[in-house]
Amino acid sequence: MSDAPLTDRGSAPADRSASSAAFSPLYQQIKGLLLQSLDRGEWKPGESIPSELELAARFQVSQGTVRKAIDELASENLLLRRQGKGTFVATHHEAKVRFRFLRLAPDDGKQSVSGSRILDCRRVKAPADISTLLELRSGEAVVNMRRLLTFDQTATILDDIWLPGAVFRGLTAESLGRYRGPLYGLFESEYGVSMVRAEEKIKAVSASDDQARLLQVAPGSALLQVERVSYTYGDRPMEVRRGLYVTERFHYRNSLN
Amino acid sequence: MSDAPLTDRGSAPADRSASSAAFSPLYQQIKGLLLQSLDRGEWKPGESIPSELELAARFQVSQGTVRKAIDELASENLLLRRQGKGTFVATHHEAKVRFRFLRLAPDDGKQSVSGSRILDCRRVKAPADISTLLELRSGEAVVNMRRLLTFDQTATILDDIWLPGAVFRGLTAESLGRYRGPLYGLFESEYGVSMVRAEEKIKAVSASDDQARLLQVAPGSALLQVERVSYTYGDRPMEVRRGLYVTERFHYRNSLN
DNA sequence: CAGTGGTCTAGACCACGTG
DNA sequence: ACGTGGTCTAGACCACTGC
Repeated sequence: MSDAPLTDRGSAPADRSASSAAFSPLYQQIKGLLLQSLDRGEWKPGESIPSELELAARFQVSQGTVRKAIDELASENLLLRRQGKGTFVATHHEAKVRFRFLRLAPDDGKQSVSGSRILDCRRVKAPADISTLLELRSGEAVVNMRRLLTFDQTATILDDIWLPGAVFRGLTAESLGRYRGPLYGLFESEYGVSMVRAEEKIKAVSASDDQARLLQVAPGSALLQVERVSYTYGDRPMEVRRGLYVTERFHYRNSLN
Repeated sequence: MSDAPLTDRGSAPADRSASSAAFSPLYQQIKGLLLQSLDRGEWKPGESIPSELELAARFQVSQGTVRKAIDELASENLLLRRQGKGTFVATHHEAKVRFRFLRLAPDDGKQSVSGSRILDCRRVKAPADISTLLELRSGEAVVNMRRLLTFDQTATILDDIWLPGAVFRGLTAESLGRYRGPLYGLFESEYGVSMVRAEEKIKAVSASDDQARLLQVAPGSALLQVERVSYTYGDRPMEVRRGLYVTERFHYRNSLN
């Protein structure tokens, strides 16, 4: 604990009582630095981050302060603590985590086999509503893909997905067709985009003729419409997804606390 | 701080290394004791609980341990910390909290005036599905009420609510009619039931003729169907609520973390 | 000013996972 | 046996609230 250069700290331990005017606790500053490292890709999804003692040394604070910063990141599901092993960066490549964002569950509780069929994937100029949601300049390029998800051979979800074109270069129907696994896992590994949080708006709508045909239900059937905006580190929107769910034998589950 | 009887602690500070076999950290035990006090009504909704130092003395542990127990209860929204003032028992009598359980929001973001009309309220023998969800013996008495919620004079939510009859004695259409405010606030003040958590299952359905008439939409319109089971302390189910939402100008909002 | 919760530290010890 | 995160303590000091 000598006078090592505080490469990761803006201020020395002394001037901590800035009083009034935007007071920010130390552990929040540490949390910010950890977030920067995550965003920068210093530690990749699935990897472990340095131990609490190492981080404490690096940031010149006590272990307890680092711990509190990590606690918050863990409670936001950005990090995962495993006693005896270390702290790991959350990843969408895990069976357990696949249902963190997919809230549709079978009414009878039985697990089912899922399948995905890409309907199309094109690069287009962003429509006004999409560019607003993705915080892009109007007319900027986006990737638009549509896919059909099935459970036990039954068409259940029709997704219409929009991604910023500048980030998702080289994403084509073909590359998607080759890939097996959760889409957010692909985004992580191939494009360095970690989805960290999402907001959903849900409505009930009637199926159009096209939608009814694809989902193999009667035209005019009631469908669940889910509009999702997903965010990566720093609350940067990275995906707009409009899903239509057939809720005949499935339901959207939610917990209120 | 002498050798007061440890009325609230099963074990002395010494035997804390029971090792293996159901090891439970001290702060979890403290959390359990706090939950018991809340359940027992020792501190009522809206009131403050004893200070951390008082509780530490009572339970014969350090302030830090009490703090960690309270931290968890606060993160579950059972308690509310207010710096400089104290820690308070959460209550549904607060404008802020009214939207903790109501997830329906207007598409245009504008606040609207809400109204409630009780359609009927009867005591009946519980149907099989309800008694299962409420963990009652089959045929036990329940209160069944239906109501219509409006926003800006527009019918929007049709609720069908089931409550255990043994707990909600004296709940009638008349007493409900007199009451102004959130239903969960009434449950708190009049029946000592604090709703703490809820699980929802959401589907899209088509409006029946009766439902369509009450909600003033076309028969067959798509509606959001929300089935909620609400729990009080100790995960005891205390309400089943089946709601039908008109999502023409409103949406169900949800955050995924 | 006193009392409350909030932050930060330093150190001891425990539980877990891996050699 | 060692290193990791998890618990618990004791004490100092800070920020907010209300008298």
